[in-house]
Amino acid sequence: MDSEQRRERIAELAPEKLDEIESEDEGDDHPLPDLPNAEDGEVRMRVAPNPNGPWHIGHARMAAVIGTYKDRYDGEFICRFDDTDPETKRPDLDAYDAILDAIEYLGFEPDDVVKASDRVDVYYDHARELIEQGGAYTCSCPQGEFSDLKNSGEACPHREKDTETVAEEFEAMVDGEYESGEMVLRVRTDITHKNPALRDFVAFRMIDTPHPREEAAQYRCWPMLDFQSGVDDHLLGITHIIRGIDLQDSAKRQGFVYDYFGWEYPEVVHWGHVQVDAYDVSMSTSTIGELIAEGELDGWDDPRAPTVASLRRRGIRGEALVDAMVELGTSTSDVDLAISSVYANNRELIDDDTDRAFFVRDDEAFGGLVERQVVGGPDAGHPPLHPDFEDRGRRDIPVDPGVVVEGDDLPDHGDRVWLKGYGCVRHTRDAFEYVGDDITAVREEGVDVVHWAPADGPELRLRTMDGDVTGVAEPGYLDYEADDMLQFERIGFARVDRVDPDGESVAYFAHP
RNA sequence: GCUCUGGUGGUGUAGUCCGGCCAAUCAUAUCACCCUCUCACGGUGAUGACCAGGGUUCAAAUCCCUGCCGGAGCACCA
Repeated sequence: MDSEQRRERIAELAPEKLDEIESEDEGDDHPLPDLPNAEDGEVRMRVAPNPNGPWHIGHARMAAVIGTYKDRYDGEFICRFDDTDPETKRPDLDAYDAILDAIEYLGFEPDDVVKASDRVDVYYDHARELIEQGGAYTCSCPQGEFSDLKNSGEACPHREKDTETVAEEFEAMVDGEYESGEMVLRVRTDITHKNPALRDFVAFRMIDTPHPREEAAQYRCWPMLDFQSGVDDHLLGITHIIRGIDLQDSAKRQGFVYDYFGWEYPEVVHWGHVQVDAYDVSMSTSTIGELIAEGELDGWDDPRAPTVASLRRRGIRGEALVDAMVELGTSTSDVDLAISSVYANNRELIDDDTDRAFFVRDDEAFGGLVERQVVGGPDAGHPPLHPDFEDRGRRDIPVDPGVVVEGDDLPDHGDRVWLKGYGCVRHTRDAFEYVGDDITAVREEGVDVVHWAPADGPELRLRTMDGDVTGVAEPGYLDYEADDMLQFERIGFARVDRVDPDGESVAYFAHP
């Protein structure tokens, strides 16, 4: 009885058990834990990036996990740009689209895209309502003074202002009548709350710098994350929130606002930070941005940058990254993502479809480039495009006007080496003398098999995380197009980036 | 300092709520062998973990206590 038959049989005998059994089965192949109180078709989540730069790998975790939950629960997710800080974490106008591209690359599509900077009036309205209820007050304490009072659990004098005054002063904030730092609107929580992080927090502050988006450039009074995000999560119908542990107290702060409005707080899961091994560069948008500005990195997709764009340019599929991220789960402890697991996923995805090719590196690390004439053999070698799929055909690599190999692969004088896909040659003083194509030389006599290229093959630059390597590729490289993947035999997988028959072509190294 | 919150092999994860089927799952990693005209793929095998100490119990990764170590918040950043 196969599983289908078994299913039918159960449906006949005990239809009420079928659901139960199936839900158990399902539980087994979900790498992510169940969401609390989640029902199919009624889950709505959001990814809420600040568009102050393109995404690094850590950001991809949010989209990966939320997108996976969306598929699993047949739910929805929206992308909400929390771009309410025109100054300290100033939005980058290019990042909005870059982030949406990254989400698409990961294989997901938001059901809706909103920008907080389009919704400032909505936040004002809710602030007015909050003030009306006595849930907020305007405060002109200097930051440090308030901090001291708060830490000792004491209210500041502004806390007892009457509602009318607060309302007036808030309108003055909205109208931009204060300078940056002069006035804020605080939410009245519990000034003696045992957790100092929850005591009267700022909901709105003044910012002199205009927002980079033209549509929002007129605002000077901006909401803080705790207010904006809290209000939006409710208004946008979010049922489940996933975010970093740094925002753990945020949920509690927002809880006060929700209580004033009589709203129910969404389910929330907090997870730890992700680090990715294999990178020297700190994974923060601002650090990467600085390195680019200083010229240390070529751009957001430099192979050394720990960004989504970089992985993409290296030919790593979004799916490989998503799977690795999902396997990390949602635990509250910090996790290290081993990049090797992303590579393993990607290899699995692309190996069968990826053609093989030769690339001979001209680098001291591999003994430099050595050129030799081949005498006495066929005109060309014909290795298969893929060893497991002979029917895809063979490559045609001429040995004229000579071949290049990596110095480390050059045998001693008088010794033999097997030019892969061509045959066995003996290294004489200044040439490779063809010996034959009897494979027993390799199988039984220990002759090494090496990759090679015609001396006049296309120049290729391979960009890797450890820097660039130039060298010579086999002529067939010129037949590929940008975005094609190749496996350089004995080197690893790479993405074709630029094909230039007359100058230098470029490929990006993906992984071994 | 105050307040949260965690600790399963190199990495991640399952198991922890409801103690026994856990001498601990799966993946990745590493090593070895096999396969091989690639250092890829595939096959076989091996390596490797319950933070520590007490307690409860016939039985503890799981419950309790203490300790140790880590992460986060206490911003007019998100």
